[in-house]
Amino acid sequence: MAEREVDRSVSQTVKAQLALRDQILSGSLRPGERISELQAVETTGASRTPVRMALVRLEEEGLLEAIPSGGFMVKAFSERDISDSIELRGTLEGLAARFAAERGVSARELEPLKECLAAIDELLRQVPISIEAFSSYVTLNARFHALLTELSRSPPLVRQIDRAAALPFASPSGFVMAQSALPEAQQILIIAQEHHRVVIDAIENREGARAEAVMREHARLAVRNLRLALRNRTHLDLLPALALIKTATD
Amino acid sequence: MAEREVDRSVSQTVKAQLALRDQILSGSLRPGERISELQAVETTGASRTPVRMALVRLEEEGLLEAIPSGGFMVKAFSERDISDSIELRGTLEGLAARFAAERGVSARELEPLKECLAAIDELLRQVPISIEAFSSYVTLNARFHALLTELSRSPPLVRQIDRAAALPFASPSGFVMAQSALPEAQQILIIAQEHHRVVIDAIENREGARAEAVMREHARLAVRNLRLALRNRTHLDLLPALALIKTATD
DNA sequence: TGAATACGTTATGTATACAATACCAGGGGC
DNA sequence: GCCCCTGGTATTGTATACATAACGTATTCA
Repeated sequence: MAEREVDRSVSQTVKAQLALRDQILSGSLRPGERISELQAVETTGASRTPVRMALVRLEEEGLLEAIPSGGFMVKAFSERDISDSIELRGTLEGLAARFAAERGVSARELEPLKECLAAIDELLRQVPISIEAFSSYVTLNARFHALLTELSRSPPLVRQIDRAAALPFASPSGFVMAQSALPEAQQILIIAQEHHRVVIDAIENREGARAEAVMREHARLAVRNLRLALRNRTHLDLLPALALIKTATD
Repeated sequence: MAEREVDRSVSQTVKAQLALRDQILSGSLRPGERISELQAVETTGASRTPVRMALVRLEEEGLLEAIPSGGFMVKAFSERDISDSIELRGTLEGLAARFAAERGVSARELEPLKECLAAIDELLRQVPISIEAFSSYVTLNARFHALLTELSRSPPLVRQIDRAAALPFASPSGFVMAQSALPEAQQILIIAQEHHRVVIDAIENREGARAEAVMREHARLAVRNLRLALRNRTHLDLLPALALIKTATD
């Protein structure tokens, strides 16, 4: 290789994976579209071997689909695929919460969760919420969910939850973003925050069933509001990932 | 390449993946052991590129772990990892059963399940059950679970369930195999069959909560008996996959 | 004698060449 | 006029060569 600039700080494989995922989620590559390796080589700057590794990883991640005759295409999701994935994640997070409650969590471990909770409370006190605060909310909410998941002390479960969140809109952040278009966004966030509060309380009091139930309800709230948000599609044009949802089916 | 024999009927990548998975599950490669690409090239007969693709896939599958400094090692599972994975699968199958019940399933779609059920009934009528019948049971049970999963009509959920079953002993077959060592094996299978019967009934009557509950109970039964089977470890020596469970921790 | 460094070996990460297959276009036959 | 067959092209699958980083070993110095 002569003139290709190589960034040696991260592996080419990782670089290609990030670049391709970005292209998919940003909508540069449309669902159903075949990904050409050669084209990916040009856009990512890596060579074919790392690109192929990245493609395999993205396929396992669920964003790509293998074409029987060879190669990969961008996977298309129905609205139901997305809502199922959210409910799926809620179910898994419910299990995580139950594990946490049943297995016991020390006050020290719960501390970061409570800090997160307090920080979100602080944000929600603003009426109406500012753009910056909303952006912070997205981060804090993702952090809360990640911490909660960790409390289960179950690596296989954590792994599965991460997987379930791979689909666009199925991650904590994606879900919040989707709802941002709704006029009732702030009320929704307040209800969600109440769920957060309840799950911590339940874990603290070792009420596994209650902890599980509230996380599932949390997901159902998300599903309901994603549906509403999708009806308001005009407000969502800022979210290119939306293009991933095929409009025809479902 | 001069003398390497190449089987062109399946892709080298798939061949390598199957061969490596087999080596891992059969215990040829021990947990924690580093997998050398060169060695894998020799044992699988594929060249480095497909071997690497297979390694990446197996890592995503959860059987391998990436070593930070490069390469892969066989993942080690604690007993709790396994039991968590079984419970995880039960939870997901519960969700699948609930989806099936809520979304409705035609009599025609339920037919294969009922046939499966009847076939298992037939097998269990033998006392004591023969080795051949037991082997048929393993197949039929796997089929039942696969069919049930499909009834959810939720591709993301099906995908996740498949993933959850990747760990040794976490698949329907693996679980049955593990229990085969227990003296109460036949009673356990009879109880499990009752669960199967109930879940079909619940789906037929569109009782989502009941369908879900029984699948979760089904998994809890599996967890309890896996624990028992692991106490009887001597009987299980015929199962090399057991070596994958690290004995020190947990 | 122990520790640290330098060197050699080995393995992985990356790039590219080669092979085979699938897709498309054009022409000929029915 | 339509379908099938054939040839070319493009793209993927596979193999291997090269570069680079990690690990082990031996030697030297304190």
